[in-house]
Amino acid sequence: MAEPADIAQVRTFNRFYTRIIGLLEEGMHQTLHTLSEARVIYELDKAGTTTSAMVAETLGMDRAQLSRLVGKLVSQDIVAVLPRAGDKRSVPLALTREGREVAKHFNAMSDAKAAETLLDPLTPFEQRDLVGAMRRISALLAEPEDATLVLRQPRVGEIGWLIHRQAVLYHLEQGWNGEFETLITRIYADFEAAPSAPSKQLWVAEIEGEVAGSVFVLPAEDGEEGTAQLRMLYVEPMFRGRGIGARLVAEAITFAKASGYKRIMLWTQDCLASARSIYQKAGFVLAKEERHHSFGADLNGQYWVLEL
Amino acid sequence: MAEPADIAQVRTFNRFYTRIIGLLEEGMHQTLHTLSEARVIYELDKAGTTTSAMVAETLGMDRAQLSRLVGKLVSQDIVAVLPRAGDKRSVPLALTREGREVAKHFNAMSDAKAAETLLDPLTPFEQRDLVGAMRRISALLAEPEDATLVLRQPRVGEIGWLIHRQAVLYHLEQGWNGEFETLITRIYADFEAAPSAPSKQLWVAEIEGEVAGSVFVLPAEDGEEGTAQLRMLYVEPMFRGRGIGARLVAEAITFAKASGYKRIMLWTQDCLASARSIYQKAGFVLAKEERHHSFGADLNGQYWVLEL
DNA sequence: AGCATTCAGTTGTTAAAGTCAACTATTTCA
DNA sequence: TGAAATAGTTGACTTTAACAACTGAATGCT
Repeated sequence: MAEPADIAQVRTFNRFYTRIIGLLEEGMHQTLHTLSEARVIYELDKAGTTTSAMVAETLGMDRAQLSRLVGKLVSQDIVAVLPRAGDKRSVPLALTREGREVAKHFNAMSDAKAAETLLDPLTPFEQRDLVGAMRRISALLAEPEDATLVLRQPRVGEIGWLIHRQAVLYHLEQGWNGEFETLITRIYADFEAAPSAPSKQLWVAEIEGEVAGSVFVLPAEDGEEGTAQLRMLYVEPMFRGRGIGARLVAEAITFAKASGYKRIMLWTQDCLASARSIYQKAGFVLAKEERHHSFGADLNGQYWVLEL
Repeated sequence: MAEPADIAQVRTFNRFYTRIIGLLEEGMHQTLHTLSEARVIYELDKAGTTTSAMVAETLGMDRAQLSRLVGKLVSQDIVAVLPRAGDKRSVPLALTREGREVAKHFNAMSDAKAAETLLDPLTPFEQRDLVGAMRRISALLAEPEDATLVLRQPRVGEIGWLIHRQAVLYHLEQGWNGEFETLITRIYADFEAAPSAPSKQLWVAEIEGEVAGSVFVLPAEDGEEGTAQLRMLYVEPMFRGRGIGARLVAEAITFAKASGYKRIMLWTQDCLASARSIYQKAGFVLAKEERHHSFGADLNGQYWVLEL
């Protein structure tokens, strides 16, 4: 079981946020509809056409209660019962034109309430923080859905973010100490300082607005002319198993080829198994191994090379 | 009003978390008490002795309803009505011994439920992420309470975190571009690389487990012998106005003196008004000003010095 | 093909929670 | 000192929640 301190923090947050949600809901009492009605209307508006069972599922509502509620909304001409199609047990539901008007009104009210209660009192920096934290919680707790992956240039703040994430991750997963963070801080600083020719490039993999991974390519420090080095391949644990690492490596290889490099090399540790398998699949060949003691651990450093 | 995209994200999160809370509450149906009863019992357990009004306030509950609920709990010998003291309108409430047993039982159940539903499915790294995000949301939205400030050495990951935070903050507040992040990445890398004598030190200010600010001292790059440089003074916007900056600077000055430095200097930009006032109050004197174009902005760089 | 099982939805019943207004006893504050 | 605010109670009523029982349709299994 998880750490007691973490559990306590989670429960404190749950109580806190229960209250926040309660406060937001208080603002909706001026309307003609009840809260559950509003929720159902919102769901129908979002889904277009659904069934009662679907709404009950997503809202965590009792089917019996929902049945009566829908009946009420139908009698108010807000929800229309469509002719049964396909599975004749279920009844497709949709909003009427009037229902869509009501939904629009609700949304406007909810937006205003959420904005004035939660966002407006904060500075833009804090707003960004808040939204970021919410997105993170959703990403951690929700079922992963296949969202689109984008590879792009880093935005302001993301170098620091990558240093932070990797330092913490390898600290927890591999037990590496602050030396590792010191090293990668220097590596990123050197990347930024490197001249723009011969070519270098850093990619950030983004999923749903979150940084999902990263890698960069630059001329190898002490290699022969025409050797590129792949460095700092990183995939967020949350987003692993979706081929992000492979995508990043493929993009880097393509770039290295297009930039006229003759080969591409990289340094890694053999304890990083998933990274190694990505390199192998991309065609890299193990060139050299070297034991060393770094980051507070005994490691087996590996040099991999791919002739382009 | 806030950004529509942010509002949408906040509302999505609210719906999502409403569902999460609902799921957690479902687990409590096996007990003899209802959910509201459990909540009231929890509050009384936490507070020791309170009044009905306080509980109603923190739980966002109707006073009428609470009155009846308390009556029920009293008749079940779970809550005791203490003799009125002081303000005779209000009635002090407390749990009986039996009530405390019930509370203990509830807490154990809630802990287990929260752990298995939210934390246990995650890796330790993700758990840390989740708890961090929750703490952040609470800190942003809750009323700031005076929590204790701790100055300590940085932990693994915090160098990257500081780079990230400052890069984003000054990007949003001052419009500085990626050049700034590049610069401070190097500055932190250089701090780590600097030899341990003459003395250097980095402090992180921590409030409630959150990084609230930071600063470091190291030998001045190009100064005369005996000159220390104060760098990267930073206070989280969320925690501003609590004297954290002054505490950090004071600590740094004390350290510089104790380490035998003769003077301490720093470089800053005049657009950073709150930092400047901290330096002035600490006794720093403006030594030189210099216009320059950096980070995509026209700046007025200032050198401040304090003779120790 | 036949039969048990599962699923979507409805209806009935009962308990709990939420809303509102009116009322008493104190306390506060101008 | 007197009006206004506060803490708590009580009554009346609505809405939500939780279960069980039931119908009709689809699914699975042998």
